[in-house]
Amino acid sequence: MAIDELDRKILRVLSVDARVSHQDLAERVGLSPTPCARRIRKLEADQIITGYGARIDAGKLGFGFSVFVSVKLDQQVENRLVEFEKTIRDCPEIVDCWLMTGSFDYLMLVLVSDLAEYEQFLTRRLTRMPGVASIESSVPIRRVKEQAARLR
Amino acid sequence: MAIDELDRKILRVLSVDARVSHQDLAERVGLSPTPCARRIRKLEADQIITGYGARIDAGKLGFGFSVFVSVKLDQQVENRLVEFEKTIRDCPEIVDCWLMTGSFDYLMLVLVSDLAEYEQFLTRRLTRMPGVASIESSVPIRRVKEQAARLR
DNA sequence: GATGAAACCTTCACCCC
DNA sequence: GGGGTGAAGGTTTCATC
Repeated sequence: MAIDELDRKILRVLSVDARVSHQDLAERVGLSPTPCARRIRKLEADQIITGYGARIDAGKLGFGFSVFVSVKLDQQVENRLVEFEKTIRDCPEIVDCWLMTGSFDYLMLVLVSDLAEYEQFLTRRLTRMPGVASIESSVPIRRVKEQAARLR
Repeated sequence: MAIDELDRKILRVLSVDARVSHQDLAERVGLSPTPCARRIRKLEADQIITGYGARIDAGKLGFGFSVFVSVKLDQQVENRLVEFEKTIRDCPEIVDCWLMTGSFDYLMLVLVSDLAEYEQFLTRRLTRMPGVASIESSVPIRRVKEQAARLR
């Protein structure tokens, strides 16, 4: 399960262009297609590669307004967390969510069309979720860097 | 450039499994491979799909410790931002970074192996970056939700 | 949006170092 | 243990309907 420099090269290519053919990939990393495919299968089996996804421009689909939301619950007992997290997963606006240490319990990224839709989301959905005690919103201006993975 | 329900179905499949064959995809969305491929090409041409990436388990590569870092600069003049952002992009530990409104200028996600490596990153790299005035670290416990895109 | 044929890619057994 | 070769099978692509 140890990773060598060839695996790393393969990961570097696949993290940026997951749909390359084994032939092109082989050429780019300096290998023939067969061992290249073998390595990919091993990386998948070892769950180093956990899947492949299309990058989709949210703005083009009408969700161009993002907000980072910090949420504090009234209690941090397990049931409260489990219940809240279930609600989170069913919520299409929330695309990313972390359980945090520190003064807030959850940090999440919300995608909406505009500030008006965010207000609706805040007042009709988030504040009504089970156990929510306080909410803080931070609005990003622009994404500076987006990297699928750390490879060095 | 308008998106219909079939396009949405295609995006839903591709966002989760970018390496499906056109044949499988066609079957799953109820189409034959040719119009399916045509729609994908159009979604790519319209830059609704901006690319494809492998999902890589950072923990398995030795970067299992993540930290959200809020950074404030001493000045918000354009040159300062440009210079800082250039440094950010060259920094392998920083996998995600947003320019923010509010009390901090940048929010970023840092991937390191452990707390010791984070200390090194903080004291030797981040604090020495041009214009950095203050830093606040928030440590996540666990990722609750991760969704490539919002599709509904 | 579907069909069919040509070109291409993936995969496997097998060989090699 | 890992990489290469070639042939079989499957997939993509394009003109055409």
